[in-house]
Formats: sequence, C-alpha cells, structure tokens
Amino acid sequence: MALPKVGSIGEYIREQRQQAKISLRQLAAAAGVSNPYLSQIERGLRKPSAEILNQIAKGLRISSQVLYVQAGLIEDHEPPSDVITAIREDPNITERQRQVLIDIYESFRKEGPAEGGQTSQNAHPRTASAPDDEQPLPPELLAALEPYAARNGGGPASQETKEG
Amino acid sequence: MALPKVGSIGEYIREQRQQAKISLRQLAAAAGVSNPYLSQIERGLRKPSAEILNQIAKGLRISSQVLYVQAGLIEDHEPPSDVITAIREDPNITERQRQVLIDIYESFRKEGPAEGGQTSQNAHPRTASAPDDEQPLPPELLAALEPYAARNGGGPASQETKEG
DNA sequence: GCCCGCTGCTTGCAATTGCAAACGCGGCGG
DNA sequence: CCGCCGCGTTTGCAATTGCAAGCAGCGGGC
Repeated sequence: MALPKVGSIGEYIREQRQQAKISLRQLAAAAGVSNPYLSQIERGLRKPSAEILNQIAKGLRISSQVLYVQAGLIEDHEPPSDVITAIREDPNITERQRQVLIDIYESFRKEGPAEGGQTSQNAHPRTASAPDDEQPLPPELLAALEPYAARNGGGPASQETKEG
Repeated sequence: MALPKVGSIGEYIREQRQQAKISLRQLAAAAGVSNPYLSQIERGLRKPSAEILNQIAKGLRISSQVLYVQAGLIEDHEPPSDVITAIREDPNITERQRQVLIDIYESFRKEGPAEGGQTSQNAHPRTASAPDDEQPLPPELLAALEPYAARNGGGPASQETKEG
C-alpha cells in the first residue's frame, strides 16, 4: 500500500550523481543530507521531501525544477526553453562555438524527440555508459567538432573560418 | 535573502484561497488533503511536503512553481548563464544529451575569454578572431562524445552550417 | 597478516508529516 | 430552547522522514 512509486526519481538522482563522478557520500555531504538516507532515496526506498530534493538538486548542480519534474511534483511547466535563442545571444562564446553548439543541439533534437509528452514518468530508465539506442552525430557535425577534438589523429578538418 | 521565510508560504496559500473565495475545507477537498492539516499549513505550524504543496497548487489552480518559489524550494531564477538554464530546462533532449551539451558549452566558455561578462545585451561579440589557438576539449568530454562519434569515418569536413 | 580508508548498505530511533475524530464558534430552522 | 449546518481549530495517533551508528566488501600501505 504505502509502496511509493517514486522509483524513477531515485534512479535519476543516481544517474546524475554517477555522471558527475562523485560518491554517494560526497553528494550527501554536498546536499547536506545523511549518506544512508541518500542511499535509500536513490533506491526508491524513501520519498524525499521537497527540501531534501532541493538540497540534492543543489548538490548535483542541476535545476531544482528539473528534479521536481522528474519526481512528478511539477507537471505544468512549459518554459520557453529556447536553447537556440540563448546560445545565439550568448556573448561569451565565439561564432564558431555558437554554431557548433546549435548544430549539436539540433542534432540531439532530431535523434531524441522525447516522445512529445514529458509526463511525470521517467524520461529514460537508464542512461548507462553504453547507450546502444543513441544515434551518432551526423558526419558534418563531427567535422565541426574536429578542430576541438583534434590532436587525437585524423588531422584538422578544413576549418573555413568564415567569420571575421 | 538567504533566509527563506517559510512562514509566508502558509500566508500565501491562505491569501490565494481567500481570493478564490473558497473555504478551507473546500480547498482541502479540492487538494485532496485533510482540513485540519491545511489549517496548520496555512498558519505555518506544519511544513507541507512537495506532494501536498503540489496538490494545493492544483486545488488553487495556480502554478506549482510559483508556490514552490514561495516556499523557498526553488530559487526564483538564478541563471548563471541563460544557455545553461535553457539547456537544463529543455525537456526535448535526454539527460545524457543535456549533460554533453552543458559540458561542451562550459568547455567553450573556458577556452573562449568572456570579456563581456553575463550581459546579454552585447552589441558586438568578439566573433572568434583567432580560431587557430582554440584548445581541444577535455578528455572526459571527448569520452562523453564518443558514443555519438561512433562512426568517425574520417569524413571530409565539408560542414556547411545550414543556419541562415 | 593487519590496519586504514573508501565504497555503499542495513539497522534502530527521534522527529515530523498527515489524518481521523472531536472541539468551540456563529447562524438558521423547528 | 435545541438540533443542525457550516466555518476554522485543536487533539491524539499511525506512518513516514531523516539521521547516527554500525556492518560487509574492496583496494592500498606497512
């Protein structure tokens, strides 16, 4: 009866933590919660309160809202989320970088359309280190990344620095 | 205001309820919580959990986020970077993609000197004057990109940015 | 071999949430 | 007068949160 179906939130937190490559205790300390409790949260044995959730979000350096949505605590939320616009207006990166970011983002959008409805259900069960279902980036995008990923062989891509 | 006046959440709820001209019991029923508990919440005697808060928000027909902000559970919006915020809140990409995008962006930020600060009102961004001295991405970032760069068949970098 | 530190997990226990039941208050009809 | 309805509040109690303490496993230094 009292079996909370919070399952996905714990997995999500664990994924984020492992992605950040920090230990359970480290995140617990950063979030200001106890280690065992975080362990229980991650395995879905406990349902963290909003405060704890907020602390964990801070410890993970992720948006509280995202975590709340994952926990199914926020349902509405439709932020403009205009990543493209934000990238375009960002003065802190170069034109080149801007274009690469936009290309990558658009590529992501194409390959992973998020099934339209991001309900309270988890987005994807496991983000293992072996994403078999992830599609590779288009070649031209990789080419755009090459100047950054250079030094690992293959030589520099023809970087036509058209901006200037 | 590092001290979140949690007490105000109750007042806020009560204000909203009275503004809607519904009784405490009515709201309690609409929100699916017990009347006495709602009473205690409104007077700050109890600290409602996220679920209850969400239910109350529904019963009040107001945004959950607004209520969460009132409760001090969500930082209103402290965007260190609009791009990061936009990426974090974008529901259209997977967590993995999100992380990769953020990593790439941060890497760009590091290598590209940001003289303009965070002002989005920049007149003329320094558009990559010297792309030749761009630094490669950090190893862990390349590792993150690897699954996407799977078929790196050394394609010719004829990347024509389709953005117009 | 032994101890240390690290990883995460399990176990009692205080504090809290959240609710059912009951309370005082004011108005309305018999 | 008394019952009955609504309002918000108070009171006990089960269930839960969240933590301190302790456990087993693993790798490294002496």
